[in-house]
Amino acid sequence: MARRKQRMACITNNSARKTTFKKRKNNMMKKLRELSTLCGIEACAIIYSPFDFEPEVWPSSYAIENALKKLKDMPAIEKSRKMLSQESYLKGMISKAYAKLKRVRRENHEKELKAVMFQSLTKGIPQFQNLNLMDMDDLGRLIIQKLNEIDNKKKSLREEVTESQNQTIQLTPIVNMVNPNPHQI
Amino acid sequence: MARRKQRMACITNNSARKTTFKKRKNNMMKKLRELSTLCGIEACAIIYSPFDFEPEVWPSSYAIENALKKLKDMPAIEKSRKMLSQESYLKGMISKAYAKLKRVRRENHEKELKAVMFQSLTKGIPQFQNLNLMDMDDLGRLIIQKLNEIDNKKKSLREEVTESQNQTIQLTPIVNMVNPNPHQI
DNA sequence: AACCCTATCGTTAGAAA
DNA sequence: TTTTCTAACGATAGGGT
Repeated sequence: MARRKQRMACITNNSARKTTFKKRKNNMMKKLRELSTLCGIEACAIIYSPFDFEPEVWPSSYAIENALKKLKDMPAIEKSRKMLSQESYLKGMISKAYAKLKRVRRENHEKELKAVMFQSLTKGIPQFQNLNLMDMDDLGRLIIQKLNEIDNKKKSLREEVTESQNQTIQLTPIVNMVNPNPHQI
Repeated sequence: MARRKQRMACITNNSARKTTFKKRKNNMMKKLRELSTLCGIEACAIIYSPFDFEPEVWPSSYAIENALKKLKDMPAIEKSRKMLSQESYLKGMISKAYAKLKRVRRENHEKELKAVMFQSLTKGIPQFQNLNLMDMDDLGRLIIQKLNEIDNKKKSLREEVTESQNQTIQLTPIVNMVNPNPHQI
C-alpha cells in the first residue's frame, strides 16, 4: 500500500518481513486501542512471532484470561458457529476469485476472436488454423454482432441526415447480405 | 480520519458508535489477517460488543484456546512484565500531554502579555490591573525583547542603505533610551 | 540494524440516497 | 436503517542515511 502494491502472501525476505511485522503490529495495536476507546467495548489480541521473545498481548494477560473464560462459558453450538466464520470467509474469497477468473477468461476469448477477425479483415488472409469448431461458432456470432452494430450505426446516421436535410436514403443492412436471419444461428 | 478529525473518546451518539464499530471492526480483522499472512505469524483477537450477540473471534475459538494455554505456560515474571506494557504506554501518553499543556500555557501567557502591551501602545492607556508582579516582570522582559528586535531591524536596514547608497546614518538604539543595560534585568 | 521521508495506497466520517 | 460515495485523513513499501 505504498510506493508499490504487494502480493498478499508471506514475505520471503527475512529482514523485510521483520520490518513489515513491526510496523503493522504497532498499527494493529493502535487500531485496537482506538476501536476500544471510540466504541466503548472490550477487546483483546495476542500476537506470537519469532521476532519477539514473548508474545505481544493487549490489553493484558489478565484481561485475556477473562476473555477466554467468557468464551468457555459460551454454549458449544455458538462456538462451532463461530468456528465457521473463517471457513465461510475463505469460501467467499474463493467464489469471488472464481467469478473473476471466469470473467477474465471470457474477456480473453473475445479478444482472441477479435484479433483473428481484424487480422482477416486487414491482411485479407483468414487465419483460422488455431480455432476449433466451437471457436469458429463464437467467431461467427461475433461477426454477426459487429455487423449488427454497423447497421445500427448506419440507421442512426440516416436518421440524423433525415432530420437535418429532410432526405430519405435507403440502405440495405450488411447483415442481411451475409445471413438473412442472424438470430437463429 | 475523514472529512473531519474526531476526538479520541467514546462516541456518545448511539447509532454513530454502532456504525463506526462495524466499519472499524471489519478493518481490524482485515489487518489482522494481512499481518498473519504477510509475516507468517500466529495471532488472534476477541472483540466483545453490545452490538453483536456473540463476540467476534479470530481465527477461531480453538486457536484462541491454544493461544491462552501458551500464555498460561509462560513464566510469571514475564507475565507481570507484559502487564506493564499498557501502563507504560499510558504513562508515556500522559507525559506527552503534560508537555503539550506546559507549552500551550506558556504560549497563552505570552499572548496575554502581548495583548496588554499592544493595547497600551495603541490606546495609550496602560491596563496593568490584571497583572501580578511576576507578570509585570515578564511584560518588562517582553518589551525589552521587542525593542531589541526593533533595534536589530534598524541595524539591518541601515546596513542595506549603506550598501546601496554608500552613506552612513547614525541611529541611537531605542532600547538604550529605556534601559542602558537590558540584559541585567 | 534502526530510523526518517514520502509517494502511493488504504481507511473512514459524514453526507446523500 | 442500511448502502453508497468521497474528501480528507492515516498507513506503509521502498529508498535514503
